[in-house]
Amino acid sequence: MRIVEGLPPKGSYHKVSIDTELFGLNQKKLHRPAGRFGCLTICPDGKTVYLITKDSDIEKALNRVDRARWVMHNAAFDIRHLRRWTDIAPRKPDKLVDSLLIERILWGGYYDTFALDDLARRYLGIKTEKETRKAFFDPDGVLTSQMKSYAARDAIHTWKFSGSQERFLEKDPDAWKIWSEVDGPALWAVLDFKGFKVDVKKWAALAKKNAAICEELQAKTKFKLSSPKQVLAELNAFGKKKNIPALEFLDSTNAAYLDELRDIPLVATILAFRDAHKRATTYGDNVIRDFVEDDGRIYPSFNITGAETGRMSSSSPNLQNIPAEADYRACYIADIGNLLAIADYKAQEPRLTAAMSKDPVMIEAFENGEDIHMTVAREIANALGGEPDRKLGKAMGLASTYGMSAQGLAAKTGMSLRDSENMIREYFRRFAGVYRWTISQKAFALQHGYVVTLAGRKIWVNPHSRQGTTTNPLNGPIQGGAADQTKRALGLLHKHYGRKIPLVGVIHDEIVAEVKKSDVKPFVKQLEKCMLEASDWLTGGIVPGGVDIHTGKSWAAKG
DNA sequence: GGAGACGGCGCC
DNA sequence: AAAGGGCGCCGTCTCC
Repeated sequence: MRIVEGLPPKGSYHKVSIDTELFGLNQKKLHRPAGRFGCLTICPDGKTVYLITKDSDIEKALNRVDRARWVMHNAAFDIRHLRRWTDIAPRKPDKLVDSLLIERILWGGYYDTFALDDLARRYLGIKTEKETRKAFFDPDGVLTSQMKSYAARDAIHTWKFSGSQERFLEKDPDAWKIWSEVDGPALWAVLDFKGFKVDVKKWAALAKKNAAICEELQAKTKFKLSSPKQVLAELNAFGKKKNIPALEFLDSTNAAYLDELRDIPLVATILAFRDAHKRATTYGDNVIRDFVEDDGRIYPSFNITGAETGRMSSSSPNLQNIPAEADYRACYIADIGNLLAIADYKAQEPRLTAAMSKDPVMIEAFENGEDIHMTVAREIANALGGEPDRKLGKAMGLASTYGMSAQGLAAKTGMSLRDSENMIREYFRRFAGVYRWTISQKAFALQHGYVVTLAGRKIWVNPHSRQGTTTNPLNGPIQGGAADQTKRALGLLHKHYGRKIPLVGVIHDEIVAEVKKSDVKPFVKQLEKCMLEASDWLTGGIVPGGVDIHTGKSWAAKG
């Protein structure tokens, strides 16, 4: 390893790895541009590293290698931070490769660690020390020679293992397709997301209300209500004393079990506390304190591939699990003069079930514009009698593609086991194509050890586990295909709007934008176009896409 | 005092 | 025997 302090010399570079270090980043907000520039390392050959320590040299250094393929491990991090010092325009898929995202495309479900050090170990057989990284968290730190070699080492490793990744990519054209048409474009889109405006007062009031409930309930209780262990012990003891076997022999206190016992005041107290506690903590003042920035907005970190299936995830804060109640959604708002546009794919996963299985009954239902859950409910009611129940239809449809057992469906719906078995049998009789698809998926998974989405994303499954052979082969490609679709839509929208893309959030099948009132009409039209285009791109048009868009002052707006 | 496992629960 | 898939975050508890 040769470290050269200064710019890479002028010349023509084929591929460079790039890594950025910053001082004094907040552990909870690594994705936010903050802290003090540490260094930029650029490696063009796996041997030499050019080390830039002055932020005024960043732009010049990147310009020198502009025509090369850039490799970054977690490019979102580097680009977000480097953009403080120089504009980095979106690059073509072959001009920016994120070795982290590529690794997830290649090995999602097979490995579960994807850090730079993990790849160095897997591909290069090198075990690395991580202690030096901590020194960068010191806001007043100075760049020691040890820290320089640490940074340089990361750049070298990235350059080297990206070569190994390239060989896998050459053997697997679908993986490159996913990068170049789905994950790569989505990455650039997410990098340009705007913050989501929060009604801080409203949020704080909810937090306060729930904190008060917690305090009140805890005050009249002798044991710690927030301790599952103590709660279980108390319920067991109470059950023994009062001769209530359901409590005496309870072995879990989760809501699914306690719900049936909520007539007992003690149980009701526990459930009420849990509800308020969740809201007072996960959705409490801490969200404001830790994440609302000076402009009154939160900037969640959207992970392009958070899940094995290819789904995105969100953190710091997680925008994807905000309570769906209007009270909470109403705290997420548009600024004065703006409106939110809230778009979601209608029945995204069921449509993909239809597209993958090619079940003619299901496809026809979508072609006729039917409400699929109602269709399922009606088919079942026709066979088994009774009135069509949409909720039941939805549960049944989800259950079938999640590989739920009859016991599971019975528990979920409150049906008897026998009714539940009948219903599943009848469902698969009516949707025989779906049934055949479930069989073939399981066989494929057993044979290959993976399954694929319609777009070609590979999801490895564990052939030695129940989950890997029964449920993942069904759920994986549907959930993953849905993710492909949404991410593709983000990419298409970004292609149209570029850096000015007005998005503030994405929640699996839902895209939220904040738009000037005067721009709403054309924007909504464009959004719908991109989402439907992504849908056809994925399914080849076998099933019509469906998108719902409505606008309003807050996220609670109803269509 | 920090790390990690675990129970629990919010969302799609 | 069998209680659906995918996440992230909270508090508690244990371990080092």
